[in-house]
Amino acid sequence: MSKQGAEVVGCCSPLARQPLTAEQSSELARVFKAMGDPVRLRLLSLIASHAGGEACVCDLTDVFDLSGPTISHHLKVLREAGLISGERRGTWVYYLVRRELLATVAAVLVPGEDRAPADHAGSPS
Amino acid sequence: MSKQGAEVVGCCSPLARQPLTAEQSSELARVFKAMGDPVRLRLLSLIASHAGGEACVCDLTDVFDLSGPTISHHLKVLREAGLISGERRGTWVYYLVRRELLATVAAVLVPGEDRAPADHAGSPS
DNA sequence: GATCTGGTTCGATGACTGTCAAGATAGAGG
DNA sequence: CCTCTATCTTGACAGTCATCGAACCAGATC
Repeated sequence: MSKQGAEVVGCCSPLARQPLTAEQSSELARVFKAMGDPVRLRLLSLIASHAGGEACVCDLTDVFDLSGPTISHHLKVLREAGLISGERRGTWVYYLVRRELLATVAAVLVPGEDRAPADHAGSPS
Repeated sequence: MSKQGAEVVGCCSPLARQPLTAEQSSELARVFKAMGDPVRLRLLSLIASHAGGEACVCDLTDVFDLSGPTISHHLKVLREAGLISGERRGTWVYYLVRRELLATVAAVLVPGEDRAPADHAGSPS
């Protein structure tokens, strides 16, 4: 409940502005790969849209036709990508979505104006 | 040079608003999975940031330490995800980024208020 | 401590994916 | 038609991934 994989927040400017370096694309790809699975994407949306902005694993497991270990595995992937963070409270473990990473990723996709805390470390070539 | 896989444009509301259905997450995951590879992400950024908004394969191949077939494969994946579209002009094939899909995807990630240039097809579902 | 319940880790397995070499296809120019 | 260049397709192989059952850990409650 501690490992925070990629730290991509504020990593790069929008795709259309300038090409990504090999390193930037590797970091970003890790995040996209984590989101590149239907189950994980749905988990993400379930957590994000859950009351209070957080959900316990027990809320998530029932939604799918998958075993507990599998759900746990997907949550771990999301966690290591930095997309969610988990916290144990008593018997249950609660997960919440790390919004700032989503915002950063979104800012990379579109020629962001407002929202983007995008690029320091902008390598002005 | 015609297959346009996913048509996700205007498919769903932001993650934090309401959970994705199984079908929505499958469609979206296809797009994210396509972006979940460093090479493809870099290809995407190279095309997007190239002069004129398009790039021919010959411009892309030299950047990587990969064989032609491999680049071609990655371009196909991006194409089938709907992220790029290609057009043959004489001897060369030019690719360009389908911006509206990027905008849609970005709109799913953040609680779109101001942002959303996700023009037509607003799916108020 | 014993036990129950909620979650995670481990190990195995079948499916998918990135990569390349070799062959095929499409225009251009002889 | 033949050849040359740019690109794509095919087939094969190694590595990665999603999934499960079994075993394990953490609190709570007896």
